[in-house]
Amino acid sequence: MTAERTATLDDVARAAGVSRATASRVITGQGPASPRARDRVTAAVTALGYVPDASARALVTRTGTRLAIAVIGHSAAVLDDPYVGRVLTSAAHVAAEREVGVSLHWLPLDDPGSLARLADGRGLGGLVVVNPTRPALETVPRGLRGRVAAVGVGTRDVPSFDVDNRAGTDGVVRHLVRTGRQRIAMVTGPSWLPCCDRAVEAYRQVLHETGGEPRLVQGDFTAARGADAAIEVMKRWPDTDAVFALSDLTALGVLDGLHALGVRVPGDVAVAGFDDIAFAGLSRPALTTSTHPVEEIATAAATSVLDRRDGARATFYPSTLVVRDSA
Amino acid sequence: MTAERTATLDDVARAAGVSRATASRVITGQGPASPRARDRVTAAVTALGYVPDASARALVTRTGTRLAIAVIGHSAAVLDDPYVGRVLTSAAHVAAEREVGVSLHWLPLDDPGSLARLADGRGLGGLVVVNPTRPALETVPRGLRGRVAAVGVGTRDVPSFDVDNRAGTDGVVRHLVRTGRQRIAMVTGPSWLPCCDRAVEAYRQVLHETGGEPRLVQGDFTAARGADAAIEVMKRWPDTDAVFALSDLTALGVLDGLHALGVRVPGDVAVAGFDDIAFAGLSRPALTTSTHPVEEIATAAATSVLDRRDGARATFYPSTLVVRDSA
DNA sequence: TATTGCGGTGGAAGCGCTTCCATGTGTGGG
DNA sequence: CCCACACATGGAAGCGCTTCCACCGCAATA
Repeated sequence: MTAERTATLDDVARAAGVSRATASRVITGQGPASPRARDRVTAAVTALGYVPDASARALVTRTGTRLAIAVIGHSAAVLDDPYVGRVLTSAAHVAAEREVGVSLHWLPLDDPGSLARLADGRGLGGLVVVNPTRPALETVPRGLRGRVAAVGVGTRDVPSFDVDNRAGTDGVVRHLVRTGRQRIAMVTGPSWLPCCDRAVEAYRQVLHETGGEPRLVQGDFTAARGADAAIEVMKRWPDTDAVFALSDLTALGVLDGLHALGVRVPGDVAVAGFDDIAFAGLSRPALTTSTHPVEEIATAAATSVLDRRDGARATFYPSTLVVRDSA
Repeated sequence: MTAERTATLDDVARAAGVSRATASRVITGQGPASPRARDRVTAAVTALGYVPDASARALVTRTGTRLAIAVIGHSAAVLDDPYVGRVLTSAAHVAAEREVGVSLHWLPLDDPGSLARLADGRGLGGLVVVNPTRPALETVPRGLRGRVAAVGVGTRDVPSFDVDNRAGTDGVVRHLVRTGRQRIAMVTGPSWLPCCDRAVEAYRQVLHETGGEPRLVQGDFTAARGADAAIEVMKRWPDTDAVFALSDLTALGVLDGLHALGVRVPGDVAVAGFDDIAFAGLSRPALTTSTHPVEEIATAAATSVLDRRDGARATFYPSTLVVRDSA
C-alpha cells in the first residue's frame, strides 16, 4: 500500500519552510507576506500539487458557497425539457457572477423530506426550487428564511417567481377564439403542479364566457404524452378544432399525433403551446405559443436567495402571445 | 441586532441533555443509543430546526461527496443543446444511486485554469469534463488520477468516453452517397473541439473515395448557426445536393435556412444531422441522423470516476444511422 | 456475593483550514 | 545611539462535526 496522501496545508508549509499561517496567507492572498515567502510557498504548492480543501475552508470562513438548484419531478422527463435547461443556465450565471458554485439536484416527487435533506446547513448559499409542490416546500427548515426561493408556485414562507399562467392562458385561448375556433381542448400539465390549476381556471373562464365546453386531458409536459393526448382528444371529441397544450414540448407532440392521424394543422385543428422554447419556431408548422421571460424569472429567483432577501412575495411575469403558423 | 445563530450540534446536545457524542450518534444513526436519548435528541432537532453542517461533516468523514460536472464552452449555447442535458441527467443518475451530490459548472473556453480551480480538494468525489479541450485537461492537478474522466476527447492521463465520430460520420456520408447525392457539404462543430477533427477526416475520406470535393463550413452546434450555414453553403456552392451537420441542433437550423431559401428537403437537398436528439424525429421533414448512446457514455464516465478507476483508455461508442425523411 | 459482559454514555482528539494576537526583525527619525 | 513604528512571521485557538476510547451501571452468570 503506497501512502498517496493528498497534500495538506501543513505539507506545503513544511516544504516551503514557513508556518502554516504564512502559507495560508500566501495562498489566499490575504494579509502581508514577503516576496521570498510568497515564492517559496507557490513553488511548494505546484511541487506538491496542493489543492485547498473546500470543506475545511468553508467550515472556518462560514461562507455558504453553493447555490443549490432542486428540480422536483422525474429526472428523465425533466431535462428533456429545454425550459428546465434555461432555468439552470440562468441561475448558474448568477452564481458564477458571485463566484459561488452551483449544485444540481433531481428530487423525487414522492419524498418531500429530500428537500430538507438537501438544505444541509451552512455550506448552502441558497436554494432555488424548480416546480415545487407545496408540501415539499413546507419541509424546508426554518433558519433558511430568505435563502430559499421557488421557480413556480411558492408558499407563505417562500418567495416565488413564476410566469402569470392565468393571463398567459387567457391570452392564448382568446386568440384561438378570435381566430374562429369554437371547440378548444386543453392538455394540462402534471396534476401535482399547482401552477397548472391557475391555467386551467383561466381556460375554463374563457370557455364559460364564450359558451364553449371544457375538454380537458391530463398531460405531463412531455412530447410523448402530447402525441397520445392528441389521439385521445380526437377520439373523445372528434369535432375539436383547436388544442392548447400547457407546454411546448407537449404541443410539439400534439402536432406529431395529429399528423399521424392525418389531421391538418392549422387547417383542421389549430395547435398552441406554452413557453416558447427554441424549437417552437423550428417545427413545421411553426408553433404558436406564449413566450415567457424564463431567464429573467430564474435570475430573479437566484438573486433573491443569494442576497438573502426576505419577504415571501409571489412575483408574476408576463406571458406574451407569439403567433406563428400552427394557430 | 437579534442573534439568529443557526443551531449547532452543541445546541442540540444541550437542549436534549446529552453529550455531543450521543447527539451525533442519534443523528447519524451510527452507534448505540437508548430510546430515551433518541427521542430527546430528535425532539431537540426539530425544535431547534437543526441542520448538520455539510462542510464540517465532510471535513471529518473525508468522504468526497460530490460529483462535479464541468461543461466547457459557452453556457447559453450549451444548455440549449439537449445533448448536454442528456449527459447531465445520466451522470446525475449515477451520482444519485451512490448518494453523492452533483455540482455543475460552466467553464469558459479561454480560461484553462478554471478546471484546476474546480478540482478543489477532497470535497470532490469525481470530475466529469464534457467536451474538454486538451490544454484544459492538462491543467488538472495530479493526485486526482482516476477521479477525472472526459466525455469527448481526453488526454494520455484522462480516460475518455466518446462516440465514434469517425465511423458515425462515415456512415452518414456514405448513406448520402448511396442515395445518389454527389455534392455533399458539411457543417462542422466548433473548431476548438478535437472530436470534430475525426469527423471531418472521415468526411474527407469518403469524398476522396467517391470523387467529391469537400465543402466545409464552420458551425458551432447551435441552430441559429445552422440556418446561416445553410445560406452560406447555397451561396458558395449553389449545386449542393446534401448537407451534413455534425449536430442535430445545427441540422434543424439548416432545415430552417433551406426552407427560408425555398429549397425543398429532401427533394432538392438532403439534410442529415448527428446525435439523434428528441426533436430530430419531431421536425418536418423528420431528420435523418445518427444515434448515439449518450446515456451509456455519460453513465460510463460517471461510473469510472466514482469508482476511481485508473487507466486512461479512450472508449468509443457506436454511432448508428437513423434514416428518416430528410435524407 | 463476586465476577463477567455489554449496551449506553461522555470526554477528548482531531479533520484542514483561517485568523487573531504576540513576537520578532529591520528601517526611519529624534 | 536609541526608540518607535511598520512589516513579516509563527503560535495557537477554534470553526462544527465524527469517532475512538474509557467509563459507568446494570443484568446475567458462576
